[in-house]
Amino acid sequence: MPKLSDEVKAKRKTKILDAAFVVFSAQGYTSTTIDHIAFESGVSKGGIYTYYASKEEIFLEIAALRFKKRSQLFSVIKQEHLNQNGIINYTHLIRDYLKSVLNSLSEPEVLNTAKFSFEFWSIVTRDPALKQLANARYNDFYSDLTLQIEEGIHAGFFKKNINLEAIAYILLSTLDGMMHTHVIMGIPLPASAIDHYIEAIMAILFV
Amino acid sequence: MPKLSDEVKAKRKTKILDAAFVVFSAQGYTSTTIDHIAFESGVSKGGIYTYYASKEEIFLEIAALRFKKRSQLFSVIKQEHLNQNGIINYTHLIRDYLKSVLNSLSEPEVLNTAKFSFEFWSIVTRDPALKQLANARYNDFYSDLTLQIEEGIHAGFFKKNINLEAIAYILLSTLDGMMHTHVIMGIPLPASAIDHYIEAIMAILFV
Amino acid sequence: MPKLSDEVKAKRKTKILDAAFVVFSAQGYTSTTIDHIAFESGVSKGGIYTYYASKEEIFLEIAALRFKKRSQLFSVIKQEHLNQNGIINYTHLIRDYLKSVLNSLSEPEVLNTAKFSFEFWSIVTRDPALKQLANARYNDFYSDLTLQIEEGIHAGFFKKNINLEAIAYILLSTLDGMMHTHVIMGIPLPASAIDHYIEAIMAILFV
Amino acid sequence: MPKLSDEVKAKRKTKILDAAFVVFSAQGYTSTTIDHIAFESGVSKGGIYTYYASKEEIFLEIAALRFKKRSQLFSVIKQEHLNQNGIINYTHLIRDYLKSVLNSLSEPEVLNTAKFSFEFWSIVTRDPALKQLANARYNDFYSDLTLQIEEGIHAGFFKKNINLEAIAYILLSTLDGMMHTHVIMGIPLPASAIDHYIEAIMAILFV
DNA sequence: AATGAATGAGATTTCATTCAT
DNA sequence: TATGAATGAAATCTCATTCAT
Repeated sequence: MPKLSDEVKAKRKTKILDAAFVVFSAQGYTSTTIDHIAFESGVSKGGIYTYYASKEEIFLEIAALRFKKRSQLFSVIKQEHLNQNGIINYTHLIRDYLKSVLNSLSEPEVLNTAKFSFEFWSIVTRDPALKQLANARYNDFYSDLTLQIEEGIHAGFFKKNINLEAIAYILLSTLDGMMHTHVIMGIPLPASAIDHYIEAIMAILFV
Repeated sequence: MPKLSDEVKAKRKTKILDAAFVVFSAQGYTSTTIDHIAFESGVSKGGIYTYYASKEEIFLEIAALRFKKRSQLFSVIKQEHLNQNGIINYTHLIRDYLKSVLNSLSEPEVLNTAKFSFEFWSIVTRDPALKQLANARYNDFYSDLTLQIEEGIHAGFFKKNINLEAIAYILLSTLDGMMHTHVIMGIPLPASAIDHYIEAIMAILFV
Repeated sequence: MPKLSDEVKAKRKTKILDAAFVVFSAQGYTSTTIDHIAFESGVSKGGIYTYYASKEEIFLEIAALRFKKRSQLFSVIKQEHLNQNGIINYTHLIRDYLKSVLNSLSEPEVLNTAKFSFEFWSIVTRDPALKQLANARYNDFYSDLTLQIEEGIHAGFFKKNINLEAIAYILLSTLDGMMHTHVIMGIPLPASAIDHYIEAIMAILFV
Repeated sequence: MPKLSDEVKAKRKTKILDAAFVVFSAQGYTSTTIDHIAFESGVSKGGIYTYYASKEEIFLEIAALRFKKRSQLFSVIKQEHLNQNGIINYTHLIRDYLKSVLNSLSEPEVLNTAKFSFEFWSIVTRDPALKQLANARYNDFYSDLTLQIEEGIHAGFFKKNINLEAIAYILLSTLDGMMHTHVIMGIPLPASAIDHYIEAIMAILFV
């Protein structure tokens, strides 16, 4: 076959990635074989290797994509707020972000993402080189959030003497914990818990 | 050979389990081989199969033990409170429990336990039968906590119109999240985050 | 597309063959992939199969070419002798042939040829059909040499009661051995060894 | 099974090595699979890996063994000469060595050894690290031979002004060449060639 | 009961060859 | 014809489990 256009190539890579994401989420990294990915994607085993050098590379590429998506979610919500009324209500912004994440947990796509992410960190934790890379990316997200909270303080939404590092840590880690309990441990998240949780987080920002 | 006494048997099982816990925590379930466990425990490879039917069984038995330990931690702290002054201050109880868990995160034993637990849930999440079992055990812990909070309400420590299910869910899941971020993602937990976090949790119980 | 002229076709075949020779010599038959040949020749992978049916066929075609070249070397030297003085001094002829072969061993082209040839025989030795073919070709060279020696005897250069078969065998096989030790085993051929060797060979022809 | 004695282990290793030698000789290194070795040896695939870390290690171990055997052949013949009459006739010694090697070429064991050796060098020639190792071993043999010739000179058997390096090089390389032509190229070695060859070699030592 | 050697299913990856464009 | 993407057979090596001693 003649040389494929970059666009077509990108499409194939996406096809493989999507299929891999599905099986990784469903069965986990270790239990997933290249055959599974090949079958799910409809691409032959050898074809997989035309686009990716190894199973690990596929896994890492998916992780990179998910990172980006999660980072973008915040910006997306912020943009929506801006579009609606020109100025940003940071209280609403944080609230909406938390709500959005927690309410979407039953969507299959989000569920899979969460499963994938927790497994990603499990694996990454054993590999110092990977860990450094992953942490660097996470820190970008982390510091972006810190920045937003800082803006919220300046704009007069949150109390002044707040420990930025602490609040960012709490916000992200407890949010992850809610997801973990629901998605991985499989314990259904009560609707009331979402509300109480959000109020507790907001309390830290105000009181 | 003569039949081994139950005591000797139990000791051997413990020896195997302890060794397995160490290597599972350090390398993860998949990367751990029976040879590793055999080497670490000093028991021969064949000998391990005299006591456990499979690698999975060992993993599950460790998980069961860790469950029990975590459940007991709450009782232990409660007992200490009782011993000190005959009656229980539920506010202090919860506070101490959270503090105890979060402050001990740098201890190797706790760190290993956390690593192990998160991996346990990752694996369990793929296997419906296991998941049911694991959830049943978790629910014991969960409802025990609910019970304590209820007692706290009756004793007048917490506000009346509290949603027990929600608060228990939040308490355990966010605590897990703090552990996950620190232990698995490897992002150091700031001391100030511990304080803010505890206050936020307590706020839910009071306000 | 329009039919390619035979000339263009031949050029392409040569291009592929030259490239293949380079990579076969450098890395060996097994380690050489069609991709290597494609890259080195600048012809696409599919294009190679337009001209050759298989990797093996390429290898064999190169071998055939090298055979011819080696056979021709003798004729070439003989022709030079003829051109110089009309008649042939067979003593000088043999001597020059041996010298020429051994002295050229450090030239990259010769070195590569030698590497290629020894690998060729290694492979051929496992395949009876190929072996027969290869031997037939080798025998042509062999009997040509025998003929030259016979001519040398008739012309009065060598002793009469010589065993033609034996001397041809010795001459070619020991020459190969010298090449093998130098090129394949990588043990440098001392200049003095060349002289001693040639004298020893000539001694067989005279004494 | 309980721990095997070193003796039993050595036997198993030998069993595997012998089988591997047979298949390597018959089909060549590349075409030989671990399955072939497993089948030929009667040891399971996994069992092979209990004793050897890789296919390459097996190949190298065989090579080491063959090296040793070839080196010893010279000593063995020398010892026989000593045993027969107390002193050594170096002329006979060299002659017997050459005869012994060339006459044994039709024995299957020797034939296989030769096939194996030539392939060994083919492979080794691509790997600098291996090559260094192999050459070091070969040089031991080489310098041992040089020593013997030197002794022969001192004992008055060979001419004084001989170039030791040259003669050793010629002797070994041409001998290899005779083997190569017969064993690998498959051209039968005429009996008369053996005699002529030996005389030519001896001539270098005398004249 | 304990040992550790033996087994063999299964996983990743390579690459000669085919074939759609 | 030429291209290079796609295919899938095959090869090496791992390791949970079995079993002879």
